[in-house]
Amino acid sequence: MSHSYEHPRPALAVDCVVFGLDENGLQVLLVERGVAPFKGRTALPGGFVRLDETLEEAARRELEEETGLGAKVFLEQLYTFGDLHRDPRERVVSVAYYALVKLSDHRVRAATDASAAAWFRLGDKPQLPFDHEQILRVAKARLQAKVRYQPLGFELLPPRFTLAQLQSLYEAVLEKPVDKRNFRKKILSMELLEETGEREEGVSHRAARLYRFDRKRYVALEKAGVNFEL
Amino acid sequence: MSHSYEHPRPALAVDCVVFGLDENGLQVLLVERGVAPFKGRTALPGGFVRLDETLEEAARRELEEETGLGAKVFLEQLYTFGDLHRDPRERVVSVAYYALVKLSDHRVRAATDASAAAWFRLGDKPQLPFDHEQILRVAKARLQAKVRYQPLGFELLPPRFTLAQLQSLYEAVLEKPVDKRNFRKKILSMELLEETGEREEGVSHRAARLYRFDRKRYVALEKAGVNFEL
DNA sequence: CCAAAAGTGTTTCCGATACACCCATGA
DNA sequence: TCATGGGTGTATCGGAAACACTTTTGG
Repeated sequence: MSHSYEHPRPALAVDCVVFGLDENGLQVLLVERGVAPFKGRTALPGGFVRLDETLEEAARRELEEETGLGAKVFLEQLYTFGDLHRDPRERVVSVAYYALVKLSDHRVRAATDASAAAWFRLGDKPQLPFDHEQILRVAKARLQAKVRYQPLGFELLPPRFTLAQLQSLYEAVLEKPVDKRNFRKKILSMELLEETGEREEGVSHRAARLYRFDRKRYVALEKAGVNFEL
Repeated sequence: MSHSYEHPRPALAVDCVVFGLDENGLQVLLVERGVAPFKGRTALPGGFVRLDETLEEAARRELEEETGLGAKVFLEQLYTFGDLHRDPRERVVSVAYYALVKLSDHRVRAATDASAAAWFRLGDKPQLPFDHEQILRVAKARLQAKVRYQPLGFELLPPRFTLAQLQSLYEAVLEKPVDKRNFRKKILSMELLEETGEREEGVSHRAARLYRFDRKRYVALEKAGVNFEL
């Protein structure tokens, strides 16, 4: 079926930069393209926006289809890329989103071939087609800026985590070491963490306390205009 | 002439939020719509994106056409709005930009009827159609956030300005008073201002020194990663 | 000489940073 | 008992904020 319009219009797509974290640091989720152009190449997940869905819905749908990621991941609009020749087929404008997920929940590496999605370390990924390198750069910059004044970090960790895990998350994102005592002081003083009373298990040394992110309190503090600068 | 595509696609537009400043505080530039829908209503300037122009080019073209604003105003992408029914005609996705201009250079109020553009105080404007109220809210929030860590203020002032003018600009944007001595200390310590040696003229009291924004130095400092937090 | 705005320093306070040792646990 | 990471407090520094009077100029 064909659709016609009085004036020509660009195609509209969404692309997603999904960040995750594990022991090896910050990772990004990429998929193998199943269709031309760049068929077989590794790229950001994304696709065209349908008429009956908002931009964010389109981004979530593509994530679900291409990577199996659930509907409740943290997702935020990043920037809209509209250079004339960013897509070799025709004029395509892409609204980019970035997402943060707990990598432990989403071990898609060696995924079902249906999805063909895999995690890559930032320093260790293939060259990306289209303008996806640029999109990824912008996303990383945004993540680094944002983590300073919003406790996004919690989106990247499992529901219960140790302070050491949280600290290495910050170190991975900011790409620099952080003082342990100062970090703990600061993060605990925000009163966003709730002690679960539980301990880490299966380690051959003193077991760390497990914390949980207090989302209710976060929402309350945010409304009150509190600053979460690291 | 008609254009057809295999899949239906949303129309793609740009909208601009143009901020300006004068003695009465922060103002926004609005136009009277010449076409349906909402013909005759006051709204943000904007229009559809053509195939042979980037998003920013489209925004500048619309600004030029509807308000006569030159090509060199400060313009930055704000956010992309894609709710399903934001336009009553059909699905339209709009990439919003915001601009800062020296209002003194652009006295378009009581403009040529060709443009029908006028400045409005933020507290004193008609209700806007589409989702333009939302766009304006987002733009204001962005401006307030941005002015804290980027000396955007200079875009809003004439080429030579007094420190008092600059201070009232900050006060207008942040909507709160600022201490004169601390402000001067801070802003001068950034070394972004160059004294012109000239004085204000025609005032019936001590004449203030005129300063100029040192753009070269700004670019250099920005590259070096310097912080401009107010 | 009066009105109006320009211009100018110091003190206080708080949060950021730097820094090193003891503790608990399992192997 | 040793190896491993968990957990803790204090002193210093620097920037933010609070604060009021003198100077200049034109009317």
